[in-house]
Formats: sequence, C-alpha cells, structure tokens
Amino acid sequence: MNAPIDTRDRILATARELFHGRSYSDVGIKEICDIAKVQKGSFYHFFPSKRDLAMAVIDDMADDWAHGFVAEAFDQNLPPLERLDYMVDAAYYWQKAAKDLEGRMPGCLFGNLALEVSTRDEVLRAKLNAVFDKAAERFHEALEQAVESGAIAPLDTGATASAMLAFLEGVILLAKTRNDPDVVQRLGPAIKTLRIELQH
Amino acid sequence: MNAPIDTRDRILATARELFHGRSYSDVGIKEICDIAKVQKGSFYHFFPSKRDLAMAVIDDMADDWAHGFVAEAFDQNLPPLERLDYMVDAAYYWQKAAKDLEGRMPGCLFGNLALEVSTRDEVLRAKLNAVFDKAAERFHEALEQAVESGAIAPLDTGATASAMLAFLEGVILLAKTRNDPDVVQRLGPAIKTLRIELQH
DNA sequence: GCTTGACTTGACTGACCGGTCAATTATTAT
DNA sequence: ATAATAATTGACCGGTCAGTCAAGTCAAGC
Repeated sequence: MNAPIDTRDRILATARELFHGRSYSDVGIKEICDIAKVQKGSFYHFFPSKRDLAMAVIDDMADDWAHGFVAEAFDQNLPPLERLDYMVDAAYYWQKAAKDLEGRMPGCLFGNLALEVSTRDEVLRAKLNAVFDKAAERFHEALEQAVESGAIAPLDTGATASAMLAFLEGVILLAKTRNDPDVVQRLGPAIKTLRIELQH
Repeated sequence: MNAPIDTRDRILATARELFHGRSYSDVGIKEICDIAKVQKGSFYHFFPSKRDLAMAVIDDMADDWAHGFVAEAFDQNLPPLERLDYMVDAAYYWQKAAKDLEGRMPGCLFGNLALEVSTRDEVLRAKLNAVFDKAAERFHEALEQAVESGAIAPLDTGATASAMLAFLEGVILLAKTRNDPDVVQRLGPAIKTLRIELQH
C-alpha cells in the first residue's frame, strides 16, 4: 500500500491548501512535509525544488478548476450571459465556504501567486499568465456567442473578455482585503456591464 | 549633518521601493539596511519590527498617493467622468515608467501587499482596507457628482465606486501578470461602463 | 564640565530556510 | 532468486531570517 503516487499527491494537496490559505513564501517545505506526513528527502525525490512544486500546484489547481466549476459555469447549454453570473456565483460560494471554514478569505490562488511571484520568477509568471489566458478564452467564447445570438450589441469581445477576467480578480482582491465574501456577490454581477467598443 | 530624521526617511524610502518592486516577505531587513546605508541596530531604533515598518510604508505611500496623482485625477475642476480616465491614465504612465526603468511591472503596492499579508496579519489587512476605502470614496464622490449633473443616469454610486476600484486593481493585477502596462491602457477605460443599479 | 537621552555600531542569537546525501527499505522486472 | 530501480529515511549543510544587546558617539541643556 501507500503507492508512491499517494505521497506525491499528498504533498501536492497539502502545498496547494497552504499556498492558497497563506502564501508561497510564507509556507516552508518543512511545514508541508510535516502536514503531509512525508520526509524532506521524499519531498525532493518527487520535486526538484520548491519552485517546481509551485509549478505543479498551479497545474493541479488549473486542472481542477477547468474541469470543475469553470466547466460548469461555461456550460455551452447555458445562455452566454448567464455563464458570467454563474461564474461570479461560483466564486462567491467558494470564497464563502472557505471563510466559514477557516475564518479568512483565501482569494484566488492564481491572483495571489501572480502578485507575489511575478516580479521575481519569469517562469512562474508565464505559467500564471497562461492560466489567465485560458480563463479569458472562456469569457471570450461566451461573449462571441452572446454577440452572435444578438443578446448584446457587437463589441471588442477579446478586450472585453480580458476586462471581465480582470474585474473578477479585482473583486476577489477587494473582497479578500475586506475579508468579506459578500463583496463578490454585491459587486460581481456588474461584470455584465463591462464593455469595450470595437476600434474603427 | 545626517539628522536622525534622514536615517528614518532613508529606511522608509528604501523599504517602499523594495517592497513595491518585489514583495514584503522577499525583502529582508538586512537588505534594506545595506541599501539604505544603515546599521541593523539603527533600524530597530526607529522601527520596533518589520511589521511596523510595513505599516509606516503603507502610510507613507498612501500619503504620497493621496496628495499626488490621486489628488490630480480627482480634481474637483475636472468633469467627474473625466477623472476616471485621468486615474487610469495615471496608473498606466506610472506602471509604464516603472517597467521602462526596471524591466518589470511592479503593480500596485497596496494590492500586492493586500494579497500577500491579508490572511496572516489582521492589522496590516485593516490598514490596507482603510486605504482602499479612502480610494473608493474618491470614486464615490465623482459618481455622485456625475449623477447630480446628469452626466449619467442614477445608480448605486457606493457599490459602483467599489466596483470601479476593484476593476482598476484587477486590471493592474492582470497587467502585472502579463508584465505589460499597455493592458492598463487598453482595458482601463472600460471602468466608465461599470454600473450597479440601485436596489428597489 | 557634567548629565541626559537620542542615535549608531556591529557582533551576536536561535530559529528556520531550501536543499543535499548516504544509507536503507520496498517494489518490480528478469 | 536476484538484480535493478523506485521510494523513504533522517541527519546534515551553509546561509539567511527577524530580532537583541552591550558598548559607544555625539549634541543639547544645565
């Protein structure tokens, strides 16, 4: 028993939780190992460095995210604009659940990491950037369909999609600073009002 | 010469620059002291702890900010809605200048710190929260005047002001992750399209 | 000239950091 | 069975962390 994959997964899950709940630099490898019940040496058997662990955590979370509630929110069967509300709702409930459980709003792991490491690690920055790009693509797709179906007037769907992602991240940032998930619920729906016109 | 006040100011200015350019936990007191040409003991004569230094840095930056380009942007002589564009422009030029100088976009010191320390230091979180509240108040005031003058239809000015602040922070977050100040210029102006209707 | 207190110096502390390593134990392939 | 490989152990490394401290400098007030 205790297939090796278990150990790796335990490290990954623990690191993800700790990084999300606190921050990258505030969480040491020893702490991760202690909680995951793994020895330091074992850790370095699976991950060459802390930075590689961060990469894996980002991949792991991005996967869960894309196949989890992002997939639900951006379900093709939902009317495009409803997907935006769904996404905001999902963010709200997630943050609320986390706060009820731990007392603090963790915010968005990607946003947290992005601000923390962007200026000192190009590779991590690029990876987080790619995650954001993928998320923006979901917004983009929804907007394109909304325009196509006539639900909204034509606009610069690409730029507006990025603006919506930025808004969502900003709302979560503000909510985290207020330590109040309700901010997401109150401000979030304004995401639908964002518009960037096409350049002529 | 070298009045004591000089030493404190040098520490403060150095810390502010380093915290902004990298992060709170990535910058050690030794490094600050080395660059500020101050001895460790002197540092602790002026600041009881690193955390107190962070408090002072936030105050210092908030002051400069409020009396600097935020005061310019939210000039009462400017039409309310133009103030929003001015604010976005100021953010853009600031970030662009910083990137041209150092190669990396530092983002917003307050946003950076907020995501980094909110979950582990209530006092710092509260302080950053207050800074955001004050900034939101500027947006609020501009919106109130815009409604009053008939420039825009009535709306929930308080909530919309917060949403605008969140959007600005989100745009800067995204721009920092892309390491591209142009994102601020391209997405920023959409801040004027944000709307949260009054509840009935 | 003496005292006071703000300021400075730089060595020092103990804890912790990310990371290494040689030795050992399990597992798998032949 | 045995050899090869994967996984685990836990002691260990040099460096850095925030913070301390005793000893001193220096200028102002009396």
